[in-house]
Amino acid sequence: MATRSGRSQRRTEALSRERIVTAAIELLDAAGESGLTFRVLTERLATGPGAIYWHVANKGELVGAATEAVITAALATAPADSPRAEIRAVALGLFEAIEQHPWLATQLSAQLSGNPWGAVTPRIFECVGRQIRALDVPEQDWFTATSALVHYILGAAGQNAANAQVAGSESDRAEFLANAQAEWDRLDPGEYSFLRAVAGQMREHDDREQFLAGIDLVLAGVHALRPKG
Amino acid sequence: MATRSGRSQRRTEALSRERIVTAAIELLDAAGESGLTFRVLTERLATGPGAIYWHVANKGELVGAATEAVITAALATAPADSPRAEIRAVALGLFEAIEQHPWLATQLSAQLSGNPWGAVTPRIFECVGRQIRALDVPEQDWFTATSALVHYILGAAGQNAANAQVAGSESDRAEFLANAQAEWDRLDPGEYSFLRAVAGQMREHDDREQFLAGIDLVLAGVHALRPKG
DNA sequence: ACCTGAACACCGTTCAAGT
DNA sequence: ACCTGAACACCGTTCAAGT
Repeated sequence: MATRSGRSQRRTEALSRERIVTAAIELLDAAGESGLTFRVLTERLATGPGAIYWHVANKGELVGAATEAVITAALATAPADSPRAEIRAVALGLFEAIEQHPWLATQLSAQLSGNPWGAVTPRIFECVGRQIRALDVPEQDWFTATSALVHYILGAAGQNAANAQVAGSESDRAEFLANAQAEWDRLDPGEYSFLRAVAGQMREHDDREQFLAGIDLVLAGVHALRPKG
Repeated sequence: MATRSGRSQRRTEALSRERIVTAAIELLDAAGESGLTFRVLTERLATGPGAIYWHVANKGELVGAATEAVITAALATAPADSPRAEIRAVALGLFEAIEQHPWLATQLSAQLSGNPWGAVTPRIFECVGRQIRALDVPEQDWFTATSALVHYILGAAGQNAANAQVAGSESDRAEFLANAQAEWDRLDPGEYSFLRAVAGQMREHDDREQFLAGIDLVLAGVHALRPKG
């Protein structure tokens, strides 16, 4: 009657780095960074740990490869007809990738902070930077402008993902927002007067619009750098 | 002849949450997040794990408390005479805190992304947001402006800390920069034309100046939001 | 070349027992 | 109330052995 194990059936296909990475992404999506374990990975792929270590150096490299796979797909957006539109498209692509794979937020910021395993962040920098160059920003400001944009994109997208993650369904979301607001309202009004003032407006805005408004703000700053005339 | 243990001598002072957090910060500074272990913490404080768990719920809370202690000190800057100067002071305070305690970068971004243990990020938001409010930005833009600034500050400071960390001494720094540049130069010129173009200028700039230039860029964007006239 | 699976060193956490 | 320290469940990683 009872089959031996629910998850791992046939094991017909051979193991490969790609299959391992795919399984790793599924586990990360399902339960976050702590949900990716060599035991459960091993079980789902119906092998032993040694088999995985044959294809992958260690856990860090595995998570790095997972990050790279997801981000590479996200960066492959259709070319738009202006640098500004292109930046918005890339930003939204990353926003949605992080929304669907919240573990990316921590991972990307760790990679920006020098984590050695795999580096997609140069690719993100390059991708955004090209569009900055396409606007006529003075060359000396390229790095400043690009890094302001990239940090905003990754940070804001990560923060959004955290909310979306807790939120879940629509009714969950309403409840979550109500709770969050209640918690903010409980803050000492004198010590947190700004947060309290801003809490209401946060609730009404659409996440995506809010996010893009930030992009526009940074782009307005970039625009101000352009040579006058 | 031989004393029992090199590190932990007298053990005269009683254990306390504060002493535990202080020791935790030292370990984090010395060897990063993975360097903080209940075994070595236990050894340095000359106790058992149970004693620590009496004062602290778990490792997450401990790291959260360490973060809070350091950030609280960093946010206590002398009041400046303009919102803009105040923002720059707060930003530089955080920049330096993260430079001296690189583990903060990952920790803060994790807290922004909804990590439950301790939350200093509302304090940072409040601190920056108050100055945004003091500039005459339309109220509907407060959140956007503040989050653009905060994400830039935390992201850029974290990235700087990563470099500073590897760099170490001055000669190390020169070697590190040379290596980094060599690695960038090795990138495919077609695929990474922007990164290559920007590599040179990155090397010349002072880290702090570079960082503040980004703050100014975002502030220029904020300025563009102000009511015309 | 690719995979197996037992074994190793280490981790955070618990808890009965002491003072 | 505060601390001790053995024990537990679990983790990433290794490696001799198989095919």
